[in-house]
Amino acid sequence: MTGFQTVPHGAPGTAAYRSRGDLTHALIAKLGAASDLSASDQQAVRELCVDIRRVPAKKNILRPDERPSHVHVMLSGWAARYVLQKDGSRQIVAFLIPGDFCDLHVTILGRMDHGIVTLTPAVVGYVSGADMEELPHKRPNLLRALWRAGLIDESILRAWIANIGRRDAAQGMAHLFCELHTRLQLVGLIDDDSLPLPVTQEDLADALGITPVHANRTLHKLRAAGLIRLKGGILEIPDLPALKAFAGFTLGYLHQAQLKRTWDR
Amino acid sequence: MTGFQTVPHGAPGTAAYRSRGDLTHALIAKLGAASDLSASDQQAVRELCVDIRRVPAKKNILRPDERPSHVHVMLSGWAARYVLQKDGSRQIVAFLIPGDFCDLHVTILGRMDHGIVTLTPAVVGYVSGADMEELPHKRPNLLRALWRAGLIDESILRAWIANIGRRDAAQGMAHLFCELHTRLQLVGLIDDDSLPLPVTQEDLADALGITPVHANRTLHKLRAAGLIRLKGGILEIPDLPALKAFAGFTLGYLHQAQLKRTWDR
DNA sequence: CGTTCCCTTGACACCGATCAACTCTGGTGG
DNA sequence: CCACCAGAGTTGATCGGTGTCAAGGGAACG
Repeated sequence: MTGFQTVPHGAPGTAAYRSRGDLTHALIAKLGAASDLSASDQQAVRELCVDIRRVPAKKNILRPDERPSHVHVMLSGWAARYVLQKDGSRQIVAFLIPGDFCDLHVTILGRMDHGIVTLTPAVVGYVSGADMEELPHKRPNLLRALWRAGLIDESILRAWIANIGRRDAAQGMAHLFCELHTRLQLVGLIDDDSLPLPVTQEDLADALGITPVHANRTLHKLRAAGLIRLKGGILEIPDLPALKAFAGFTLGYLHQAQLKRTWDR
Repeated sequence: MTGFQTVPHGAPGTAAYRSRGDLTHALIAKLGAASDLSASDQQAVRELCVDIRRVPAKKNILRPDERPSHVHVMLSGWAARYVLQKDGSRQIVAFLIPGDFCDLHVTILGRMDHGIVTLTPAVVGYVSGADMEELPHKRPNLLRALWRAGLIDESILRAWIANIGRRDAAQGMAHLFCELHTRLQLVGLIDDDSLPLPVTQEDLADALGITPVHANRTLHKLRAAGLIRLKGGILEIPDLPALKAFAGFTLGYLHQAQLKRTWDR
């Protein structure tokens, strides 16, 4: 926690972090995906963060067993939720992208039973636990939206299990790419058939329950099959329907029947 | 749903189903595990079920894509939460035991993204969606307890992923047994180092992401190692600490720091 | 310009899948 | 009481996907 750089509220340097409103863009898009949020609800979301900090890549945002005093939300950058085994092996159980909460559960359970580590430089919002506790009473719409977001995360976990348990490495990797594509699209971070993939092959391996060596070979196999192109951290999907068919991907589990674009371009 | 036998409120035949109070025993033990429930809270839980039905073994309680009109809760028997792939393979993502909710999420998400099937004959409680919606407002204690139960289920999902992704079949199976032992103990269904295991080897295989043949061999391996004994659907654990050590099991993820026995014997 | 990640590639071993046959058990009906 | 049957468990032989170990290459960074 110490050493994280606090972001001045006004305006950091790069265009990507232009203003505080920009930073909550993904969060509002995600929460508003199911039901519309009133302007005042949206404003409440924007004012949620008592603090905003930059975190370098490969730093723990939350360690296993920690008892956080705040709720953390990803505002930019990627992170991974991981479980550490006693033998030192790591299993990534979720990728976190802007708009995702790190520890929505912690107001109830108190203690982290896993860790969260940044994969890229990130900007993290801090929400006070007290605000989080009372928000639902003041804004029932937001209670539903937050609950809904948590339940979709749970649904993603179930799909993740099926991914590891019942698909081979190539299908599993393809499925993961389809999921990331859909989620990034939902929060308005991409709008075509390519996506940023700022993770190492070791991260991919830990997410799929395979070894880094095999992740490399699987990646090559998908490339050779013409299902993906990957260079410079950008993943291109030449034929999205083909990739989805290969992976057995359906978006039912993401519960986006009512998906609509709450952002404008 | 049709064809399920409604249980008369008074008193079915067997000792196990003696009264309606008995049936909610596990549920109340589970919800009260973290924070005490007042007598009136407990009474509210008991009166939650508008209907109680018996379901034979191997019947779907909820099918994928279904839009249930009620919330379902296990009162006796075992069930499995499963994801079906397009190629027909099945991945079990959770075992449900008495006290577990089948579809707590459905008031928010509406549609099932997976199925639930009984593994044994079971008794299922039906809670009206409307009651479920308004319960939190009337009984904040119960809101917390229900939310907590859901979050622990989510935590179990993460451990399940690590189980499949980063443990070999024998360790994974051992870990599953440790989890089931702990959960059954929590709801007061066992009190020594043996537990009922009313599932087929195929069920075990689908839970661990392996084949039935390999599940069989893994079971034999654990038996040969002296870690378990299994006969007649009863699993005996001669040396629980040894099994936990072998599996790498810790109960942190079940969030039972405050575990206390709410039942009496 | 050297260090440090990260990616890549090869050879080989092993865990678990697949296919197939057989046994055991409990239930059903003659 | 016995014959039959279906579902579950058991076992062997063989195959393939992944893991493991090891070495080298390439790009970013101080």
